[in-house]
Amino acid sequence: MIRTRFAPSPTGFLHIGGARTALFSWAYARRHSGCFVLRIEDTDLVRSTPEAVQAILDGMRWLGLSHDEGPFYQTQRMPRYRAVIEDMLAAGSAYRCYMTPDELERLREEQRSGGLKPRYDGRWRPEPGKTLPIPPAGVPPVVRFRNPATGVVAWDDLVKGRIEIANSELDDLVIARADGTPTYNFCVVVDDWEMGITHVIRGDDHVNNTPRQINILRALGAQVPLYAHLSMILGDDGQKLSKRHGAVSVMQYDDDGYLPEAVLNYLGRLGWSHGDDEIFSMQQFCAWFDLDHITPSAAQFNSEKLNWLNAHYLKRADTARLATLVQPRLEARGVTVTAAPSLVAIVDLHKERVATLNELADLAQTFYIDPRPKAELMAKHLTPEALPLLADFVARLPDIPWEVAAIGTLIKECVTRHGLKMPRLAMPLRVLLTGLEQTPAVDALMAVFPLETVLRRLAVAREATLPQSVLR
RNA sequence: GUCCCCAUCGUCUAGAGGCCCAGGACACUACCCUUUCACGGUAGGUACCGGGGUUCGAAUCCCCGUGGGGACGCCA
Repeated sequence: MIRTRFAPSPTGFLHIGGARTALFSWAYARRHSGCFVLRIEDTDLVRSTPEAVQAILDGMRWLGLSHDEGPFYQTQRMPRYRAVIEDMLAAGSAYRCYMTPDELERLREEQRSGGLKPRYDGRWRPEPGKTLPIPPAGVPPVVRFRNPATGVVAWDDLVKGRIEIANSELDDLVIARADGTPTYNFCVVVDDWEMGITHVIRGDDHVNNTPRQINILRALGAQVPLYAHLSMILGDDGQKLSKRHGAVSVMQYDDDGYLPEAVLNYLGRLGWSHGDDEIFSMQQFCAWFDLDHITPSAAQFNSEKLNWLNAHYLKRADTARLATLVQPRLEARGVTVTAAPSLVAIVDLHKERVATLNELADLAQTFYIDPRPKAELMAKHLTPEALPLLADFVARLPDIPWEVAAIGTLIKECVTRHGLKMPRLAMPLRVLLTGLEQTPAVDALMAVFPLETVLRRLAVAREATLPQSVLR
């Protein structure tokens, strides 16, 4: 049985790169009817926060990436880690090191200035025939893993292919801090082992940890899982993603009006491909997803393509659902959504024209708050020629059935009677009703409003006669 | 500095020696549709980092260079 895991550290929100890692791990488990485990790596007591844990859980839920097991918290598994460390100490695969952080820093400084790779020099590492220093009083020791000194560690990365690292490149890493708490590389190993993880799908930045983890796994006599290292996601500008690049948090995309299915689809296609397929549901994604088609190179995030996908999903989304998503956005702006112009009808009229829910809210807003058309737009469209036509139209409005077809017919009749072209009437109507020059078809637009709202908004035209006459 | 990874249109990518003087998508341009603007439809331009090999034949394999990235923590 295939078992994958997503193991974020709760030091911040769920960012877009983490979300993709989670998506791939989740999909891989789904694809193979396996198990997807969520594990919170909170061993850094200083930087981990409950708020961050919540933020990650919220992000996962918004995306719909549900886990089958967990969430497990590493802080709750401390006794287990300590027991394994004791075993390793007893077995000789780990040892106590009394070097202080200051001493270490000095050593690293020397090495760096000498052009060497900074690393622990093994002064407390037991060797046959070697006399160890006397442990200094008052220095709490750390525990280090006794890494093999020779040979190479190699694994066939499921994304990058075979990777080999010489053990001589690896130093003896700390697995327990001076205060006794275990460190990341150690907890990961124990957890992946005991949780039976078969496929470790994670970010590129862990490639360098992998040989160390494999060595510990071997020292423990554990089965080594398969690894798949995903390349990083770069910002829109090709730079590494950071707070400066705007929407790095997944929830930011929610705030910005993106649908989770669009973000998921976008992320699924970023660094992975299934031929020329661009648009796919999560169901299809789970059926298709494999590790063979993951690109080993870094990918640049492209907001425009995300916008395109979001527009696509908006077009197809259920109108009632979109209305429930738009309503809180309007209320957050202080717009009272009333029954009269139906939000569902408004959304239905506009969902094919926007890229985000926020744009939809922008447009919907004008239906609840009377616009104040700009003077230049009034002057441009409420021409002396258009005004009598408009007046004629308005006068007849109360006499027709209030529906799209009837309104459309009336528009055509009036235009024809005055010997003018359609836009002569359509444009003034748009401007007066919404303050905008670009709107859906005016007949459909008008039908969404109650008649009295239409009459009220069109009445503004009378004021336009004043500046118009002044101009002449 | 040392080690590791990466390299096809502006961007995401297809491509696992001949199907490729390189295909799709976003973006861009033009045209069509049209009650404006979108949507939609049609058409178009733009790419195999450089140099050596291997081979009858290389975007695909190998080497070197160059450029990018990652790591070198008692962070994860």
